[in-house]
Order: sequence, then C-alpha cells, then structure tokens
Amino acid sequence: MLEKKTFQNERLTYRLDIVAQEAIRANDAIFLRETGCRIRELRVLRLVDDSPGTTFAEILKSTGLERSLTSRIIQSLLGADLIYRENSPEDARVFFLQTTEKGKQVRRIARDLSDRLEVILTEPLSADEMAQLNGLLLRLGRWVTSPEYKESLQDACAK
Amino acid sequence: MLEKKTFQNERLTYRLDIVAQEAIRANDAIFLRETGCRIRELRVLRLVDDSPGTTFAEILKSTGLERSLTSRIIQSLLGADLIYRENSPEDARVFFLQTTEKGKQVRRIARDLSDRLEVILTEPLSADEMAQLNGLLLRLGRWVTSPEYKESLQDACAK
DNA sequence: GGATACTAGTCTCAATATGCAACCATCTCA
DNA sequence: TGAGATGGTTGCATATTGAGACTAGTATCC
Repeated sequence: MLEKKTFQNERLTYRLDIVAQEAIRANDAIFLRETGCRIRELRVLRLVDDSPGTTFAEILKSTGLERSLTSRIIQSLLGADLIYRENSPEDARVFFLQTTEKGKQVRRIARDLSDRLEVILTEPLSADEMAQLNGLLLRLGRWVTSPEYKESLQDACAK
Repeated sequence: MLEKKTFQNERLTYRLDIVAQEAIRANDAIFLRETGCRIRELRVLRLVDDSPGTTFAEILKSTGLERSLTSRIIQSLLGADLIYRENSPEDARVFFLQTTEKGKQVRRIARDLSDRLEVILTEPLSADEMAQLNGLLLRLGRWVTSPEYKESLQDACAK
C-alpha cells in the first residue's frame, strides 16, 4: 500500500494515480462508515437533492455512469430510505426522485465530512497553490473528457 | 462515460478522480493493445529492467502492491516471455529476475508510447503549468502516502 | 385498432479483479 | 533437531462491472 519510492521522475498519470487512488480509497471508506454510503451514492444523492424531481435518465446523463450501475445506485439509495420516488403522471415509465428527510440529513453530514477531508488532503498546500491545482485539474478534466482528447489518442496510436 | 457537467464547484478529490480515472482508463487500454501489457505489468517490467537481478521481495517493497497480486503480475510477465528468472545460488527460495530481449523491446515501446500519451494528456497546459502541476502532485502524493495523513484522517473522524 | 418501433428502467449473467489466508519450500538460529 | 521466519504460490470467496436480454409503457402510422 505504501509507496516508498520517490516517484521523482515518474509520469504525470502515475502521480495522478497515486494521489487519486490513495485519497479516494481512504475517503470512500470513511464516508461509508460515517454515512453508510459510498462516494458515488452520495454524489447521486446530492444530484437528487439539488434538483428534486429529477429522473433516472437525467442522472444517467449528468453522471455519465452506466445504466445498470446507475440503476443499482438508485436502488440502493431507495433501499436506505434516503430518496423516494413517485410516478410521473404523464409517463408511467418515468419516476421522479426526491430526497427524504433522512436523505437531506445524510447529505449534510456528507458535506461537512467532505469539507473536513478536503482540508486534510490539502494540508501541505497553501491557498494559492490549492487554487492553482484546482484550476489546472479543472482544465485537464475538461480536456480528458472531451471528444477531442479521445480523438487525439486514436490518432497517436493509429500512426 | 462523458461528463457533461462543468464540475465547476466540485471537490478536489472529485476532479482528481475524473482526470485520473479518465486518463488512466484510456491509457491502460492503449498500452494493452500496443504492448499486450497493462500499465501495472509494465511498471514491474520497468523495475526489473532497471535493476536486473531484482527479486520478488524487492518488487513487492518498491511497488507496494499485494503479495498475491505481485506474484500474479510476475507470472504474467514470465508467461509472456518478457522476463525470465534464475534461482539464487545462495537461497533456493529466491529467484532473480531479468528482462528478456523481448522484454527490453516492449519496455522501449511502452516508454515511447508513454511519452506520446503524456504529451497528449498535457496538451492544454503550458510547460510552466505542467511543471507546477507535477510539483503539486508530487507533494500531495507524498502527503497522502504518509502515515501522518492517515493519522489526520483518523483524528478527524474520531472526534 | 393493431402493428411497429422506441424509450425508461431493471435484472441476470458472465468476466474480471482483488484480498485473504492457507500452503509449501527453504532458511536461520538456538 | 525443532521453532519460527521468509520467499513465493495458489485456492477461494467476494465485489465490481458491463453487456445485453427483458418488461412495461408510449408514440406513430396505417
């Protein structure tokens, strides 16, 4: 689990991997313990809480997760009584999602926890550096999720 | 798969996750196609190539992977004829690992590919920004793999 | 009033990944 | 010689995941 090596001369992806892996794995376990939910579930919970009445299809779209996975996450939130659903009057296939009281509460807990964890994670960085990092990651994030990026990858390998 | 949302006001961990996830997933598939190996296997291959005669135990230590996983990776590299082993004359439990010619070749291919992929990944960043990012990630990487980090997490949740 | 095609959402199944722990072989040291 | 450590492998049980079949409801078109 521990990386002894300096990874001084490593690749960006490698460093990213280390940080993401380590931070997320640790956080996920903590969230699970404190809220009973995994990070991904909390993310969907937040989505529902932010746009009450949202639907499966919308969540699918905005998270970019797989259909079956999304379905399972929603099932799990339903099962934990964090959200509930009501049928759409117009379309019986569709249901609208809302957070329960318990769901709202868990969401708050998760947010506080998330705040605290983020502070810990960024302890070695100054506010300025933190802003820099956020900006850089934001741009990289946009880039790697863009179709142009995928295209560039194709090209690089085709040749 | 695609993230439509801006993730403007998201957490650092989330951004990290997006970038790492996306970049690594994409790269891994490409490495597999071009070299027949996953990134992790290539990493071990590189270790072996860099310190010929290294052992299972050393690799275990420097990668920080699980014993069984490490064993399987080595098996797989052996099976693909990228490395070979010879028994230690001093200790019959130990074997020394070396890269085969094919292994060296694959390593070179992987390095070139890795170079190209990194260029693509960092396309939106200037050289300066790239250096910044690397520095920041390096420090974060050290931090999140340190025992102090884990300790801080414990503390934060205990209270 | 079908027939057809489409969408929303669920579920099953099979593949893969992963960690744990038992295990064998060998070595060390007393 | 025996107890315990070390090197390395393997079996097993479990979690994760995506693909695609499937149900149910809707829309369209004749």
